[in-house]
Amino acid sequence: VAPQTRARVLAAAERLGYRPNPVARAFARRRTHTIEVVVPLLSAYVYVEILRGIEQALSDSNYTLVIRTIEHAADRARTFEVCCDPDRADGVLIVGLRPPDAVVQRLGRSRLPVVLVESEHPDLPSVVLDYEAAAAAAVRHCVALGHQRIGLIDRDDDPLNPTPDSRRRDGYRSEMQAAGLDVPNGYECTTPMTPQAGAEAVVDLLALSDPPTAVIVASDVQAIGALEAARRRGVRVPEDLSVVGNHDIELAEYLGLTTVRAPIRELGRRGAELLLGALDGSTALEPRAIRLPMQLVVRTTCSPPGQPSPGRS
Amino acid sequence: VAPQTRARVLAAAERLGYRPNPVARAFARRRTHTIEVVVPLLSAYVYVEILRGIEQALSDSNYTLVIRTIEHAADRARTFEVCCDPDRADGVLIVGLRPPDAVVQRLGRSRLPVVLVESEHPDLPSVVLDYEAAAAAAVRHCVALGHQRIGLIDRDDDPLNPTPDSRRRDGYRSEMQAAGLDVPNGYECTTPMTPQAGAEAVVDLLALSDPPTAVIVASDVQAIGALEAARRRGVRVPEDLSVVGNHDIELAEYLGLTTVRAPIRELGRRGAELLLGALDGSTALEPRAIRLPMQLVVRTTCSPPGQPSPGRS
DNA sequence: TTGTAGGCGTTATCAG
DNA sequence: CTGATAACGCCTACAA
Repeated sequence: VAPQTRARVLAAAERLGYRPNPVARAFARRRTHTIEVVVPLLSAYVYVEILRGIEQALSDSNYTLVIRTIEHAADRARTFEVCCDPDRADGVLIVGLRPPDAVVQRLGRSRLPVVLVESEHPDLPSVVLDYEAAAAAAVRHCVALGHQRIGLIDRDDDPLNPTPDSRRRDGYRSEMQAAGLDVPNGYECTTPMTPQAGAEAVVDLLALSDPPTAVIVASDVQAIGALEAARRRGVRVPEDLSVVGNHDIELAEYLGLTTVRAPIRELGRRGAELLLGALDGSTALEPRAIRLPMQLVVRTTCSPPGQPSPGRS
Repeated sequence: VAPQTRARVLAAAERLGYRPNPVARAFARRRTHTIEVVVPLLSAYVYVEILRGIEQALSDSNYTLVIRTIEHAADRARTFEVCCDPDRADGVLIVGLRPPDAVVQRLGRSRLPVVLVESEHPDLPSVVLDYEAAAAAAVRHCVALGHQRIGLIDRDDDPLNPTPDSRRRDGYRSEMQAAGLDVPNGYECTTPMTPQAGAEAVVDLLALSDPPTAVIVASDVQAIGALEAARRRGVRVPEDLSVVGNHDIELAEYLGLTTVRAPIRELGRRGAELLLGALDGSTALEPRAIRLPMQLVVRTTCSPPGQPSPGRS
């Protein structure tokens, strides 16, 4: 086209306020320029951060984000049906949820690109955190400080995700074993991801006849509750009890919580990048899990054990 | 249609796995069954909760949620252009952002229904929190306890939202005046919405020659920092300093923070309901602000002032 | 009640 | 390289 004509047309379009109809466009091209994200309820810090990572990766890509949250287990089937429709989206990101096998099969047939984030399936590509390594690193840190009695406050399995998640416990156990340490009865427990639950759990642990001197906690949220509960009972942290959290939420730095940092936003970003790569054809999706490493952040809630408590007046 | 035939067809459709193409459908009907939500970055607790409210209201409505976040001020114009395209969405929810006038005008012409949530514009319907009343209620509470020197830690204006938001300060000032109380120099300050900033602000307030005995804080997040900073400096809460937060986040209950509860999720829900009403034609949108009331939640961070500190060894 | 012929706005294809 | 034309899949309206 002659550049002059081109300019004239563009100017006219601008003047008349012409805007191509995105729906008609999607219809004709058979591409919606849309990515569907399925996520368990938006309330949890982790999922919000993952979304933010996804959003970042997509921000200069012209893809539109459709969000579907699964609040109740009953929504699961219907939501997956809807969002994994290749007519609807160009790609799908499934966050923190393991899609039913039926969906996975249909997905495979339709060649709709899918990436799992913070969940796994043998036939699908995924990006996950290495909770096993994280728990192991936390144990290792305590062991290095000289602890021998180390407890674990794990999180309950996610009711929305039927896959039992024992990675943290596996890491804890194998590292304990590697250090030649015992895991007495009652040293492992699981609670919901709330400060209250963390508080109760630590109280239970401290009530054991031979209580732990250090405790690995599955989340900072639970750990914060544990910290507060210990303080209320006159158990000093870290002198009497060392605590290691997980995630490194904003408050963790503020409270001086030693924790294992989870690159959560990165998780979302990597998932989205994988999907984008598949969409522009630059990289093929492979059905395997990418495990992002976590890193111990040493602050002030851990110290060597066994300094006899000086007693309180 | 004969019910028998109907059943046969439905069965056949089911068997063949027929699924109407949603894009073609939207194209033909000229309705996308989509609601666009524009929101400042997803990181803030408030916006996430609002989204959750929106999601709840929409959950049994068959509308699909498209989310656009505005991370940088530069995205503003472009994002508003895109999402306020009547071909793209059936309705728009604008959260925490005041749309530029040009957009408002185009919106009016296109008759695309829009509701503002947690922001206002004279020509658009909106749902907002009554921060003015909240600040007033907080002051009233402190006054009732006998405080005379009451400070305000406000939040900085949102850089993404050019409209200066002085509602809290207005409520504070008018209530102070109504109680016949002075607002000395330095009693009002604004900080970012982080615990660190809240901590610094309270330190500044306490360093005044005639420091306040009570402080109204614009958010629980800031208040938590203030609490911690006070404690670190040996200022007891509530004996030496009363603190009132705002929002009532989860942690607030846990920490015993007296605060003014903001029905944030309700905010999103109401906004979405308004929009849904307009979409199904049951209620017309009126360009006025609905102010949701906030409620004082009395816990343990406020007490009468002036009990002389017993001194510390 | 059933069948059929446009039309929606864009893109892609294929002659000219 | 330009310009006309047939899809795209569904919906509505009208005719049989």
